[in-house]
Amino acid sequence: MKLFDEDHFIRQLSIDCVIFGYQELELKVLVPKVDLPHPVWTLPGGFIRQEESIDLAAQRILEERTGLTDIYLEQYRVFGDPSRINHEIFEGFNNMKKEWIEKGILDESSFEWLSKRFVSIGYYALVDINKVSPRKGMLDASVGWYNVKELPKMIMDHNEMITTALEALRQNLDQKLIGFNLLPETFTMREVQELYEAVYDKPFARNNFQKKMLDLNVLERLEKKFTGAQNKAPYLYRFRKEL
Amino acid sequence: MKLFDEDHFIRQLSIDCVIFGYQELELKVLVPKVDLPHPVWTLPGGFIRQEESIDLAAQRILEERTGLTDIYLEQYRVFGDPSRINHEIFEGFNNMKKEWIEKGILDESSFEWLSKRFVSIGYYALVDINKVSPRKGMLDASVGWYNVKELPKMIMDHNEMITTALEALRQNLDQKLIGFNLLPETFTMREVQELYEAVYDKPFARNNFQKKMLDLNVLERLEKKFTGAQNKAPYLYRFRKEL
DNA sequence: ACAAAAGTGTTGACTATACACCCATGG
DNA sequence: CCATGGGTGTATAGTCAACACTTTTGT
Repeated sequence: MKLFDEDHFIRQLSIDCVIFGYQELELKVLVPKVDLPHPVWTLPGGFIRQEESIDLAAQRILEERTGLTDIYLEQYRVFGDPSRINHEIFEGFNNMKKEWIEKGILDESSFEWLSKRFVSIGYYALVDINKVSPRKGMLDASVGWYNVKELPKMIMDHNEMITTALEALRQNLDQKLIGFNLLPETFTMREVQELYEAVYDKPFARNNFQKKMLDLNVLERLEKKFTGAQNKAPYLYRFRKEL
Repeated sequence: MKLFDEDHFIRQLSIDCVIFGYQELELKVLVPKVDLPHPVWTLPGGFIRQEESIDLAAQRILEERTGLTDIYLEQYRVFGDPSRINHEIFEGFNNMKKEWIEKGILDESSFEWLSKRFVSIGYYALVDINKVSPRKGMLDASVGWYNVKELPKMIMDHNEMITTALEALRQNLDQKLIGFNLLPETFTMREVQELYEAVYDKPFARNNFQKKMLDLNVLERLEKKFTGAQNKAPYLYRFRKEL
């Protein structure tokens, strides 16, 4: 089974996705683990088909790992240091080579393909963890969600890639919110605020936050949401369709 | 003479530089022209050596075309549509093939190399035109500075690449000014303002502009500049070394 | 009546922008 | 002393964060 070859993919160019998830007030990142057999953590990544746009390639990679389609992705930076050859991984590959080839996961030429120096285009997405069914990539032993503040030591520059992605995410989050599929169809103002607090890792003043969000003119106020709690019922909102 | 091969360069990945120049109150872009033999206009571009970082590759390409070193460059976006195969250019190449091979400018394998679909990393720089001695690339018939508002129709998506670069340049120009080598060692406030007006293509209020610039705390006021004009002599400024 | 949390209002600091004024320079 | 352009000051509107207050809900 010939997995990678330049008839179908672009050589030495990869896409790595920082998939941010939001659940239980925490901002998390989807991180697969590969056993070589010692564990190494990487970003979900992939290659670009010859006839495929880089944006669609990123979409495809995201779908392969999350099952989600039509997710808003943003290209945020290219990482192109010549030291981006994964010695650590590749030495591990050699350990696993026999097993993987026997299992038909990889072939000889794939090893050659993977041994090169790679330029990687960084993309990030923000998803609602509850809607995701994480799937392992070919080589992955497992996939997990990690709090962005408690990440494992990852291969190469992948930790830096996440840091940079988070900085990019924080810029103009207001404009991106609508595109991201991370809030339910309807939601309360508090839920939006908690999301912001997870992303920026700092508290916001409740009243000022409300004013700011409403001034953006993208929210539509619906009926109240009665939870049974002994307090004033919050309004539900949704993003306005027409604009 | 084998110019491109994957032992030395990464295949299907290129860098294109939008070199903004500033002269006589106008924002201009350095645009080479290739004769195929009919004229086509492109961005100055090049490829990435196997052992070279993408940032250094961009620096090298910039130096090849301008003779300038140590110029601040910024990676602003990757262009990766699969339609980025330059049919127009490549058909032209076929016209010129015989001549170029005879002249030793290109060889057979270079044509094959150039015929692929390319993903291109966009960089931009801002330079002082007076310090630049534009140089032609191998294939170029000439190189010229074009007012950013009066650009020729360029190949592929190169016009869009310039538009996007200009948008990126306009974001936080304040922070970038120091890095850009486009102002002389010392300059007047008016000169800075004229530069801003060229970049943003709109006028700024003189007094408010001065206040804003001084509040940035990056300028050092020097002696006055006596021009012989019958008006108050403006102060000279320079960027503060220590910070 | 009360606690909890939602919604609204008010203030003061800061920023941006428009307008006004004064100053230096050389003819 | 005057035209020209440079430097500075002030008033006003708009923005943003902190504080205070009122309202709704179910027990």
